[in-house]
Amino acid sequence: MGRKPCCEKVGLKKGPWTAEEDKKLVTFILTNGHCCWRDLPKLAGLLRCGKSCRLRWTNYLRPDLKRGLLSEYEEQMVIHLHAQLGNRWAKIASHLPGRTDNEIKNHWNTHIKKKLREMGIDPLTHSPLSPGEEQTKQVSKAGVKSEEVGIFKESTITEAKEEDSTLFDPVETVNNDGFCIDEVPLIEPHEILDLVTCSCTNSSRSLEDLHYYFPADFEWPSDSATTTTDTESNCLSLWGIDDFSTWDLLINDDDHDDSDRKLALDSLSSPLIQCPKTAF
DNA sequence: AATACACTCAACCGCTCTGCC
DNA sequence: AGGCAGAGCGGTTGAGTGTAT
Repeated sequence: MGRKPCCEKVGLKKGPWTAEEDKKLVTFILTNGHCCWRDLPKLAGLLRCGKSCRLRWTNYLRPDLKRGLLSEYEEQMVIHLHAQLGNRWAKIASHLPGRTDNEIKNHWNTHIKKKLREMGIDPLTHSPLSPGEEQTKQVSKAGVKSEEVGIFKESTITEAKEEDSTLFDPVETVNNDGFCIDEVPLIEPHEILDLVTCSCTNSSRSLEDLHYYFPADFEWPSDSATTTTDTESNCLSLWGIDDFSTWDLLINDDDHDDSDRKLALDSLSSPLIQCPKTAF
């Protein structure tokens, strides 16, 4: 007989999502949450299976997702965590706020794997490639050294640990530098922001609902350097994504010093999202 | 400019896990 | 304990895009 399909597939749409479908899904989830993925498509008026909706939401539409390539630091984290956890992408993703398992898996397969091989490291075992394999490896055009891609030399190939508390904590590590971009919700695209803004202005939304959109441990910045307050519209503005990309570069680039960082801080301007202050 | 090839990543498939009855 | 349903996960695919010839 075989397994019963996860949903009735007849008449269901497959393939790339349209903007209209995205809007329907986001609107529905922001309004109702996602109690049951199986029933969601019908309720939201989508001709998709629940699984497809869940994937689209978690991998692309979730407001707390980061965009763009993984930073050098995030790449280091992935390599380190992969050495400990193996291909447990969801586990690895849980250590990188705003990144999805799918995104990390793709990045691993398309970038990191290649990079490691070019450095003579077996991406599967994280140990040096055997002499035979070494001969076939390509020399990196960029002349990348293992130190430069952040290989954790102390890493050993161990069985996946059950307790994540033993793993190296990304947030704690970054906090040593006094700044962590992972704490900041970067929300994109603007269509989603509009919907969030609409939801915020809807009087039926509660503070508890708003917490849904941001990491549980996210703390709203309080000083004027991290937020701007628009008294006219009574809105709280957060930094834009470009501001943080700039910061990320400055922090990871030895060519920049503290004065450059201060300059960048002073130039922060573009608001990423705006929510009514009264909502908080 | 046209074509072939390489690369990326969103999305799908099928399996496993988890919780409920 | 066993069966079932729903959710989650990891492997894989293929369309779209970029680059080389």
